[in-house]
Amino acid sequence: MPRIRHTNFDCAPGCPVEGTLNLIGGKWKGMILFHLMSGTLRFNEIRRHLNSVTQRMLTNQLRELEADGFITRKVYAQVPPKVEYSLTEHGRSLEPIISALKLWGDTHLRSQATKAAAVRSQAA
Amino acid sequence: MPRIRHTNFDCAPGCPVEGTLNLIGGKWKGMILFHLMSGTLRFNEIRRHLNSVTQRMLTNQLRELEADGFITRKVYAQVPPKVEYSLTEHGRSLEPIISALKLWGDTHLRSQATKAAAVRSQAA
DNA sequence: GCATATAGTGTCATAAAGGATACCGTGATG
DNA sequence: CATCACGGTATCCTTTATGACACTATATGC
Repeated sequence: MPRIRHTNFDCAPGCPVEGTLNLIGGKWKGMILFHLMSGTLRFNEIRRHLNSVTQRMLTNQLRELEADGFITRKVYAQVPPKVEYSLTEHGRSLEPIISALKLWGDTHLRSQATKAAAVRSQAA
Repeated sequence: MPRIRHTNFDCAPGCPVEGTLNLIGGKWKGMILFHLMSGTLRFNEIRRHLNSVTQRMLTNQLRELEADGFITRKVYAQVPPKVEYSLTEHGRSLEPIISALKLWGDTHLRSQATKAAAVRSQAA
């Protein structure tokens, strides 16, 4: 397996890297997409996954993801309301990115972020 | 246009995604990393790659990347100054992410027309 | 003597992102 | 009758990421 030569890293026209980052770079978007990778979720289910998001922010981020064609919003004519969010095909196409982000985070953030947690679990 | 403040590190499974996004989510960081994947670059070389970045912003982003251990800064005792930036091992470990971002961008936002088409085909 | 290139730094301004808080409508529950 | 759950809106307000612009030092070439 030859080491990949990155000779074709040209980022000239409208930069794909930057453009993609712009779409998923909202404060909660990565996490929302990540959780939706596992399947359809209701508004408050997502909200509970994202510990400290406000309603306004969550609505905001979901609307942007919807506008970008990544997720669909299905409203049930019920009271109390029921709204389900799920990924579109377009949204699922982000899976490699989300996976790469998660893998990297698991590998490289674990050490510093869970140092305290590790110590605690050691003590236990 | 401020970008993101990913400060929430206490959510269980999605946390790595957000944490990673936090590190590479600066306005120019993705592109800087992308260009450095091809090899060492001087300050003004990076600047020329990033069409409209200001000196202050570029310095700022480079310092943050350096502080996060992604790049190294090598100053030559010359006049006029010569400063070279290159990826560390830690920085190179982001390669799968950057590649995934570029691949997705190339595929899905090559032009606004294709993006609109993708969204429309989702609706169908 | 003067402009030029390089890699910055400092100050100030601003638009946008994100947060806090309050309110809405209604069916079921107590 | 009062309250809660759900999925939001509507207004504020604060934070901060980014931009514009000016300034620096000095070896080198003209």
